[in-house]
Amino acid sequence: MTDTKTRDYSETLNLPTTEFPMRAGLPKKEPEIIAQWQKLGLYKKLREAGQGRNKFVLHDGPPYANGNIHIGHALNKTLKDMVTRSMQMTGWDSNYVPGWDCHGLPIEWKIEEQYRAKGKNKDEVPVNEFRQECRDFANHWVGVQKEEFKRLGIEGDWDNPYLTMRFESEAVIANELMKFAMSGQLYRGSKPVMWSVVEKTALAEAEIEYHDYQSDAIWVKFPVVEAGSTDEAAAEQLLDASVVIWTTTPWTIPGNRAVSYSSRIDYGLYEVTQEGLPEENWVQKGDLLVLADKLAGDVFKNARITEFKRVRTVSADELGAATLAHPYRDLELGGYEFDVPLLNGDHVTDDAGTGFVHTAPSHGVDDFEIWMSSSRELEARGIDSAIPFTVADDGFYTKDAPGFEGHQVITHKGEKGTANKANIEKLKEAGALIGLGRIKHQYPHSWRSKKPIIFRNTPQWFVYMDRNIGGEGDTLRARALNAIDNTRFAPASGQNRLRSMIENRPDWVLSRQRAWGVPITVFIHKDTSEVLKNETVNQRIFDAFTTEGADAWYVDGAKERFLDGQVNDVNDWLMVKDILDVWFDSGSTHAFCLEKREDLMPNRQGTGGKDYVLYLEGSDQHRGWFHSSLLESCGTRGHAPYDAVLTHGFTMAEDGRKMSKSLGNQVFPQDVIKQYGADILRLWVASGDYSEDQRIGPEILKTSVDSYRKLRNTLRWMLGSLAHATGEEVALADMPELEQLMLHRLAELDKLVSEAYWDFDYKRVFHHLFTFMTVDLSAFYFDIRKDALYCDAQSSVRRKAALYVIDKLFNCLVTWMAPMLPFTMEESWTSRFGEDKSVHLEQFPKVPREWKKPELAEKWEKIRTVRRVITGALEIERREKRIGSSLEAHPVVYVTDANLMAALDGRDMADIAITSQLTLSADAAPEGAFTLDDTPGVAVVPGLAEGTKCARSWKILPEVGSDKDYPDVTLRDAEALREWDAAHAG
RNA sequence: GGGCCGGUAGCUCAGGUGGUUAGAGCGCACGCCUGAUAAGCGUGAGGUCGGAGGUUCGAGUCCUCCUCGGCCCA
Repeated sequence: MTDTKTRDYSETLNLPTTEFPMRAGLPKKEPEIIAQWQKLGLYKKLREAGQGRNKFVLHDGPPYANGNIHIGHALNKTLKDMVTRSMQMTGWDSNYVPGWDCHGLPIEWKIEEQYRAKGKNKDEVPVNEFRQECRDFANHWVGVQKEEFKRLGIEGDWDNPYLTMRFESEAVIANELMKFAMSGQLYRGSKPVMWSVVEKTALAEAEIEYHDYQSDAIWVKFPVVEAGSTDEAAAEQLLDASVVIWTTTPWTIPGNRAVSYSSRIDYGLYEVTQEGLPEENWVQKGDLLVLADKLAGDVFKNARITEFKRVRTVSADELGAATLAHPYRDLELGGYEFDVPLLNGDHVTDDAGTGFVHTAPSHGVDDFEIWMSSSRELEARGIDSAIPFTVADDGFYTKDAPGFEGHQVITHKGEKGTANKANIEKLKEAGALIGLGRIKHQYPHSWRSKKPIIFRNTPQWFVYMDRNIGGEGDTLRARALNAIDNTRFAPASGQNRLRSMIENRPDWVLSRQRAWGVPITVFIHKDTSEVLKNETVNQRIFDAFTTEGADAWYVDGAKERFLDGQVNDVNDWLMVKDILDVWFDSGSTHAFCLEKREDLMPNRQGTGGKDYVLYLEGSDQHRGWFHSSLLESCGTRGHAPYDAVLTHGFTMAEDGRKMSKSLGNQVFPQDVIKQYGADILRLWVASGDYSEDQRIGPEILKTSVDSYRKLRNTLRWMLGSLAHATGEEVALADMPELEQLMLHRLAELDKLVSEAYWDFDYKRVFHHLFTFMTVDLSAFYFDIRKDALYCDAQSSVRRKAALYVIDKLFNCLVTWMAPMLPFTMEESWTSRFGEDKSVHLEQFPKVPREWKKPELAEKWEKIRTVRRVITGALEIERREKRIGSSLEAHPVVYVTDANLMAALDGRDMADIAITSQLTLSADAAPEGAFTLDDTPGVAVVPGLAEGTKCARSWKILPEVGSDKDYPDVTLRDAEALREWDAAHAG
């Protein structure tokens, strides 16, 4: 110890040391961690660990197997992963089995597209060959998406996912359908459905998009042929008049069976008074028209009539009693001689048109409903309530539209056919047309072909919403509504949303006229249309599907195979060739996934058990999967398939608008992963409010990156410090208050974290933990304790206590954050405990009750208040260049608030303020002392620390130089060196 | 067009039952440190709480209307 000045003390310090890199390199590191998990057999180990626990089943809503994943998928799967990981870590057996939706139109469409490119015709390809191509296509994308999901760090049974197209699945789906058939809930009906002529299929509402479309608008006269008024003169007058309708679908005129009006609208009888109208004008002087008062002016203007008068009011009663003729009645086309009644309907408004709505029950939902609900009245009036089939599946008129054979509404290319034109001509010929125009409006289009659809009456398979299943009042609707009441919704508004949909929805249409799906495995009698109900047949179908898939339905001889010996004459029965709506497939996932896997099969809380089933999807699924699953399960099992429904919003671009290719504001998960890593994307998910729409973009991701860096560095420092930990226990009572305070904070966070995880409120977890790490740890606790950790002697209790606490902090924080940032937390964990360990096999730590010390926290809140005044005062000194490091200062702190002073009593305030020296005084502060407005009773007079700077701890103390062995350090450092030197002697 | 949800600092979020000068973290600016160093610490500037009315002694919080965005329908 002769030349102390040259000694490098840093080797005698316990500086942080760790292999855990400051820069994460996530894009490269994460795949290595995935490989590590693979090697460890993490999924299997998780299942073993979960044995015997209650099950928390997050049942995966299957994404559709076409195309790469987008940001919405990433959000969805990440949230699911946070759910399963956090539930597994809070004592549940949380097994995640991913699934895919494989059947359906979009895939079929892709294959057809490929056919068209090759000049191949789908109708010439054997159906099972076509189905195989669809199957291959779906398989390809399942593989692609699987890898993309795994790359996001989603933990689950990737080796055994469920697919709606697996043979076992197809068998169960058909079986579920047959349950509906057997219980009498399935019926064959006829309804106007949205029909795509291009794809020759009925479409569900979810398959419809609205786009601008130019339609032909026509104003048409329906002559009054019967007037039921009690006033004879008035009736006589009305018989000379016509009711005028307006429609944007002239092609539906042959299907017209009624005209609707509303009793809430005022109508008048109008007479054209204009002289000298050219002969070819469609309206002539003396014409009598019935119109809504509000719209009469517009109608005449359109008909180029400037002079007209309102003759009188026409009452709703008068309208209801009147009968009209079809405009084609006198054309002798054959088939238009029927009476056209006037029906009172709520769907009629006087916002546009004429106040009368042309009603073709085979071409519109409102039309259909008013027609059907009026059937009794129609009968009484001697009107046939049968609904005609006027348009065939190829868009051509049928014989039910006499005079229009050969005309097509929409061509197979999705363009307008000649139907409108033909009708307009016929209307002119009949003298019924009084106006013509074009209108651009939102019109339904097919989501695949983007071509306009039509409403068309077709035979379809339905499930009753309102027919009794068991006893009186036990309808599917009632069951579903009851099930909704017994389900937990987050956010709660989802409950109302789903309920109002169930309350209002019509019967469930199950049939699709397509090839790629599970067939409606039903036989109907060729004469009576009766549905065959035969358990043996059903079992044969189920068995065949289980081993061969649903293709078995399409093999030659299938009918005989299934019916043989079970019916008198096989030829009396027809095989239904429609397929099931894919919503029925995915609505059955609970049947072929949850109930068919022993490791999932839940004994649910909702049905008396202890397991819990959660469905988690985007809010659009209120009308999708939540909805179809509920109906399917209620129809076959009487209750919902889930205990809770959790929904997330949609992901918008940075400006809050929808992402779109044309705006160039799209964010792709693949890009984020490549540039920053999956944990950055997951941090974005964890920090935002997913219950509403979220935003993502370059600036927002930068925020995530910054947060990540801060978080990672804080963990890194802990790991570095813990390199010196020996695992020695320190009793709570032996710890300095500062350590006890940190444990108290952990106890507080423990409560918050477990509550927030149960609420699926990840942003609450993240923000609290992040703020804790930043404010309480990095800027406060760690900053203060660096001195003790680095410089104290090995034997120092203060140092040991700090290490003990950091160990607890590390364990808590890393496990708490593991569900959110699985890669980084795993990296931290294995960096400490070795690669044969995994944080994901841990449980959230049990935090001892004794750690909670609210009085202590209250006291330290005061201490920190005083500390803020001190740091504020030092900042002035720094600005004035009187000090640099706070260790150069010796503030005198005047505390006249006795309450505050009491809190400071016994604390080493120099340590806490990170100054070399500090003097506390209860005296009044001298003039000019530093104060903060919001902290009365505290004033600080800064000063310089007196003495010599310690060469080891850099503190400035008068005592430096007083140790004879180590004259250039403080006494504390001298002790530490003595210990160190002794330990390293020889 | 209808139903529902939402709009708090540049970004992400807090702000029970209405009550003093609206908070936090990040980012930004400036400074300090150089033994967490492409790190750490401190200080500071940023908000007419989407807009307009209304109820109230008092509204980010309640009511109405408008506007923008989203989901679902038509």
